[in-house]
Amino acid sequence: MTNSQIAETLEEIGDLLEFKGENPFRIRAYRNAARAIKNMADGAADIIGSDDRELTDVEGIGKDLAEKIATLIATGQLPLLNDLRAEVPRGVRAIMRIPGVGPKKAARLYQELHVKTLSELRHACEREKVRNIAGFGAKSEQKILGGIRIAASADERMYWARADEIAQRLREHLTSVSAVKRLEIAGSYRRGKETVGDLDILTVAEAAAPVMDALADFPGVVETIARGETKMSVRLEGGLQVDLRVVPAEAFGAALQYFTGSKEHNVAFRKRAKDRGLKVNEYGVFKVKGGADGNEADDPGASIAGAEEADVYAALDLPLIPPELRENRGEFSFASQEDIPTLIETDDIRGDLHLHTTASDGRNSLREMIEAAQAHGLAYIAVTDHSKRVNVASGLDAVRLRKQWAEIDEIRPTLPEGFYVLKGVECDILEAGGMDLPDDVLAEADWVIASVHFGQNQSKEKITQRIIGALENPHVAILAHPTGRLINRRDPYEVDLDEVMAAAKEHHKMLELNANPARLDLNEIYCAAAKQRGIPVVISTDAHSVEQYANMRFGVIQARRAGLTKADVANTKTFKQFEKTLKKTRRVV
DNA sequence: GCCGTTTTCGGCCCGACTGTTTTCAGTCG
Repeated sequence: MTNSQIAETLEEIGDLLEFKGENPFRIRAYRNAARAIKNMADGAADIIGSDDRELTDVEGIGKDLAEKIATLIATGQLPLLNDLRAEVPRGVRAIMRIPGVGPKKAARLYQELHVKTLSELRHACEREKVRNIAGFGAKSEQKILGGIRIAASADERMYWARADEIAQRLREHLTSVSAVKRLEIAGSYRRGKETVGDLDILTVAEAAAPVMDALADFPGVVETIARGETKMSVRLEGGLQVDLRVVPAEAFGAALQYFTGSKEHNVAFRKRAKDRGLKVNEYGVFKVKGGADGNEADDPGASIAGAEEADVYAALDLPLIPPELRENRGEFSFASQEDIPTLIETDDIRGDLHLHTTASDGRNSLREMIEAAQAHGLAYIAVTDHSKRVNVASGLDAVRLRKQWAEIDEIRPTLPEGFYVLKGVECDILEAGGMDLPDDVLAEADWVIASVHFGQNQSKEKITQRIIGALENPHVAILAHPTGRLINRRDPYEVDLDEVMAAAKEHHKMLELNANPARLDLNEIYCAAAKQRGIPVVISTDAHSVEQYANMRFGVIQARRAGLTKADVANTKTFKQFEKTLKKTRRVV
């Protein structure tokens, strides 16, 4: 059983307990544990099986939950969950995902109308039965009808790259309003999460009304969900919610901190404030009268920081923590030791080592890709078309590959000083194991990427062994998109990344962070694990056209979330330095 | 249900907005 399956089980328990109106802190404990499991690089099952580690070492997992998780792994089920499922109707989790409907209202709908699925609820609304229940009215009935569609697709979060396009347009649209003095887009977008659920815009403005009017006029707005004095929410075509908040200038930094999140980071942040006899909210940092016990009333108007985010952190004796690290995954202990890593930036990247041409499934020719790389300011690239197994992409056999390499040999003398093109290939790892091209061909390449494209449904053991076999090949330099996941579309294949990383370390191989917005594979958890093991990460665009060189920044953001610095990423090196790292991959152990 | 060199019991972040209320519960972020 995978960590994400365990996490989903714990989340379901949390939802069902919430529906039942159980102790909110017990509910939170299940959700915290789900999150902790999801954030672990190691499999929970492996920890249970090991001699030197315990699940209770994990923050948020105590004796009880450790036992429940062990039961879950051993038997595939959990008595508590079985009981809850027997008690609580199946569809209520979906009902609780309707905006404006929480556990209390879902429970009342069930008690009063025996509504237990989204479609039953739609029926009840259409027959105007919901408005007669206490706490509901005609308006909530209408909202629920609209929300059912949203609940049905609530799990679909937008790729960060797509959210970024919208965010840029919103920023342009709103900063053109003369009343707007400052504007920042906070939330998971600012943290660079791989997917974004909504956009949180923060502004300082002379007056709120013109900004809100402008937001209402933004092309694509289909609904104003709420509009108050300081806060407004709209929904765009396609369902993305945009929240706008107008805050006083003296509170902008505090609001930016607050609305950037994550929720988990903020909980820890506020607790830290409390420990220091301070209180933090979206208006600033305040001294609490009577000290840390907080028994006496707050002292209003005694804000000691708020206008700038850096000051808000400084008030809690912290350096400004980069948004990408704000997940309560250790950034506070980093920061307390004044050991915040200087995160990698897109400008640090010097080479792109995974790209395709018209020889396989790319849209631009070899020459076009080479020219565009120079225009992008890169110092080196590797041309890595598919190998023959990927017949749908017209993958290259030895003859065609050698022909392409001969072409590169011809182009090389024409290249400007200091620009290099590596003769590479993205060679498939075959279903039965082994590489798609013979060793004598791979030996002629400067750069061999190993990839799994087929046999993704094989067992964990089989896939892991295929990959390790590839990493043992002296000609292979790197493993591409190591888990094969496509965000929102395809789960990662079953692979023991712990073993894969051990093999990569042993054979001095590199691991790819694929910058395609749908892949972002390795994810930030495993990227951090690779860093910890000292395995060089290469961020690659996997460009299939000249435009896709621009995807590099999506990979860089993911790397930042993993805490990677320039030194952790091999393609930030100069070409000469990079060649040394490359040479090590060919050392036979 | 978790957590703890102040605690093994008693905490666990906090404010805005909505809808249906007659002063506030529920939801959300």
